[in-house]
Amino acid sequence: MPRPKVPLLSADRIADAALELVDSGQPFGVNALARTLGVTPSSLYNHVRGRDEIIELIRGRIAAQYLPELPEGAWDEVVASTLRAQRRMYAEHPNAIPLIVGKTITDPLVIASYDNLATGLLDAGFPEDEVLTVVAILDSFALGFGLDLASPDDIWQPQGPTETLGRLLAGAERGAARSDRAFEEGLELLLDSLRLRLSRLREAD
Amino acid sequence: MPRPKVPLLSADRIADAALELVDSGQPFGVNALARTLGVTPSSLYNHVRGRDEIIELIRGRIAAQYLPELPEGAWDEVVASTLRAQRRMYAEHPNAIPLIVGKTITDPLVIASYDNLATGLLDAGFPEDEVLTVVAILDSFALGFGLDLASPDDIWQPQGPTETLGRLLAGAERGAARSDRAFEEGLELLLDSLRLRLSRLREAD
DNA sequence: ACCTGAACACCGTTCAAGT
DNA sequence: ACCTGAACACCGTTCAAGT
Repeated sequence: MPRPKVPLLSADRIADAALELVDSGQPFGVNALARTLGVTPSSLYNHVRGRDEIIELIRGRIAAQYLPELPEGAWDEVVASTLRAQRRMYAEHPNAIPLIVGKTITDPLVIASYDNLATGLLDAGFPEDEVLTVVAILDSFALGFGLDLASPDDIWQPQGPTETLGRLLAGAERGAARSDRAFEEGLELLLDSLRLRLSRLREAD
Repeated sequence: MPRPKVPLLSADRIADAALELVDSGQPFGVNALARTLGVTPSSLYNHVRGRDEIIELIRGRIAAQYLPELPEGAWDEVVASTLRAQRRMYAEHPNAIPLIVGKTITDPLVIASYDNLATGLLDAGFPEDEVLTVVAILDSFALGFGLDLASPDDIWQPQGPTETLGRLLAGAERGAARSDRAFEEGLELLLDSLRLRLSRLREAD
């Protein structure tokens, strides 16, 4: 079946199938993706430059779903909303995280989200040379919790006796519940300290 | 050359070569590792269960180097020392991060480090059901910054105009310097807010 | 016990050939 | 323009064969 009259594939169709494959929990790969599309692996290269571009398509697909409009209002609400949106995104597509992590972000929607965050912090009074640092901190935080979600249920698995860890692990919440609580608490901590930082900056004026 | 009198390999030798391969920046793999050891891939399976076990060996190798003794003293110093050690670890072996991330931790030294952290927080007065959450937050934070280091120099690469981000990126520090500053500032923020949390807990008594 | 070599079922990517 | 099929250089893992 060479060259059908109506194309079997498109970047869009590839993106959809890729995200579906990732979410299904099966290992992601070009060949596996072609299989689910009922197509030869080489066919994909008519629409997409390769593996990395498919992954960037996945990032865009997810972003379109969770960062459709930019939060506005008080700076701390912008921070909280943005991080919660990212968090929800990761929570519902945990298997995408190991793929997109550590790759340069070019997707316009994702860029716009960070841009909005940076603008909010700048307007709030954080100095010009500090805003990017704070954004990086927030990003690391969200990423870390994303990975926390993508990790196996038992992040720590002591083989021998421990002083404290083993006992706490035994009584601890598992998986998503623990991770959610940690996230909300961590977010509170971060916001508290950013507010503190800001009030000190204002005193210094 | 089947079955030499003195073994060519050992778990130790494999771990050394694996870390060296990872640090060299070349893609890590069982076959590539065997090549640098001058040995057939299948030989490795006499000493090691497979790829995952080799990766856990790498984690142990790094940990032995950076977490040899456990920090003691005031809880906030324990937190700071532990996170800085982790940070140094990631900074000098950034290529190991994508490998070890998201895999269950069993290495005794690494477990001991988290155990020490948990004990410190508990002794400081954090309630039993909150300690693990705080540890998870700290872990996410360190991991996020580790990934920040392993990421390409330009995490964000806007393709179009932006309100704030593009301008800040143009004037920003690059790579390790930016990441270091963000880490130290983030650590300060975290410690500030943990101290705040603790003082509120004490008031409530 | 510890190595090799052949084999297997996978990867991601390129490219000539077909319509 | 858009698909196939063959080909290439890789993966990680198993296993019989050798000493």
